[in-house]
Amino acid sequence: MMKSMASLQPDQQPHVDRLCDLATLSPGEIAALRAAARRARLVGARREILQEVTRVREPTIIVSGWAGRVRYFKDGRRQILHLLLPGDLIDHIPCDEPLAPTTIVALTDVRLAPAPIPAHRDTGLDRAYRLANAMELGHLFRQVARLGRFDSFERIADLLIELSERLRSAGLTTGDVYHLPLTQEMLGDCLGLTSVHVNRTLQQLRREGMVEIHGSMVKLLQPDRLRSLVNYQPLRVSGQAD
Amino acid sequence: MMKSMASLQPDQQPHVDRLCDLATLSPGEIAALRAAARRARLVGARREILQEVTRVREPTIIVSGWAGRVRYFKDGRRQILHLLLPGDLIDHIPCDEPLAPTTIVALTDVRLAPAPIPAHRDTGLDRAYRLANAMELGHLFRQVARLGRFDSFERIADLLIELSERLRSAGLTTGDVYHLPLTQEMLGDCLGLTSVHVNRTLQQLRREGMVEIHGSMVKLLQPDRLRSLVNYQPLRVSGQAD
DNA sequence: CGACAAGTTGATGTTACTCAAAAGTGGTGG
DNA sequence: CCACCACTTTTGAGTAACATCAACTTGTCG
Repeated sequence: MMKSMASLQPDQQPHVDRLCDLATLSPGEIAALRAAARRARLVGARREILQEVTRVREPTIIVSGWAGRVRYFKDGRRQILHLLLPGDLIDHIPCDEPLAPTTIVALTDVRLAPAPIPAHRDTGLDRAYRLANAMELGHLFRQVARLGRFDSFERIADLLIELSERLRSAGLTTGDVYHLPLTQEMLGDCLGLTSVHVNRTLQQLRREGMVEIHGSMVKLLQPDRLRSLVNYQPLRVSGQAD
Repeated sequence: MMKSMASLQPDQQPHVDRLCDLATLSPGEIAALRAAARRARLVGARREILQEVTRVREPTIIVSGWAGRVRYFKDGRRQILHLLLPGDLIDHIPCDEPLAPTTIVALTDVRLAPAPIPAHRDTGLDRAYRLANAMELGHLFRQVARLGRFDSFERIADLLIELSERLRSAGLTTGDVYHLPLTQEMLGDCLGLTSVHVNRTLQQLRREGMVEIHGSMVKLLQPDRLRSLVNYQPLRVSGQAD
């Protein structure tokens, strides 16, 4: 236990793994991503990465840690609109105009790096970025469906699977085990539930032998049963070479 | 009452109005949009515009009618992920890869036209398209927040305001009055509620003097009160000339 | 050890769902 | 013009899911 999470992927960085999983990158692009990580700035947990008002922003990539796009309400409650994981891009979607006010907050300590600019269109990196954006949209659709039509059990099951797949893409899983650094309250803010209800529902998932949770380690015991429960459709359709 | 809705905007077409509202278009671009409308194909209500599997797709614009991006569930229920109104674009977001399986269905009769291709970057039309995409993302965020943290009353209030603003942009409102061609069941599918509960909540909105509804005509009686109730933030931040 | 955040549990209240049926609406054909 | 049909809206009664409130426990870190 001398080393923490880092030892899971000794030779690769999550954000590099993730983008390599999306497209075939050139050695130069990989080097650029690694170099960017060295210049990463650290944002502490609970701090805001992006305020509502910010206009000009630079394409940024999450090197490590989890963040969330959130919306706050009058009564102090909040909704996590969207989870941002290592390898995810922030504000890469082209838009010169001031957009909807959404804040991005670091849910854990986060390392952020400026996203390397692709040399030109249709380089591997460019394709990876565009795919990442498309997937972000897909995740948003899934989030809407979860909140709209799933009960608490299905919501959590669905999210646990989605996270497992997203983290796998970043090389952050070991089989069906991964590190989930969110409190039950954060999960609730993401899933439109109270932390109390998240707690009870997690117990139900454990009782039914679907998952094992020790501290922040999550193990999916019956991923296939979970997937069929929520009719899980992977985002990226088959037969996609690189 | 000889003419129906068309008389509201005798000289403009909704999709043209909408894109003109987003950016200053050249006369040529406006002509191209009008021409596209003449070549529009009709899709009847309840028919699918886009199937889940479809890969190659052409940027399309909604000339008239309402559509919705939907996800279906095993038990026959569905969630409308996102409403598409006249002037909205379908699949203009650049993505060569097969994406999340979502179907787009015509909620009313819909007229669809191929979206004119901008001559080059940073023409008015190009800016309008990119702004439209950014706003679509903003609407998705709002949809997530609605479903996650709003109760039925707030959900409906919030949606009614959003629709009023979106339709205004397309020239489809008269003051705070507009035509809402969705059944209560569709509203429920959009808001994660049952049609029964939508019905009761609409009555509550009427009882409290917030809205008036006759058939499919909606009138917001106290738009400011509605807005403050849900802390409504307009998508496009102020001071945006064109 | 103390303090604070996170997780857990119980009791109770409320919101929204389910099931079922009635009443209104519009379109179609006889 | 009316009868009929399908669809939508409306209403009622009972139920399930989730929230709320308030403790209490566990774990972690200084």
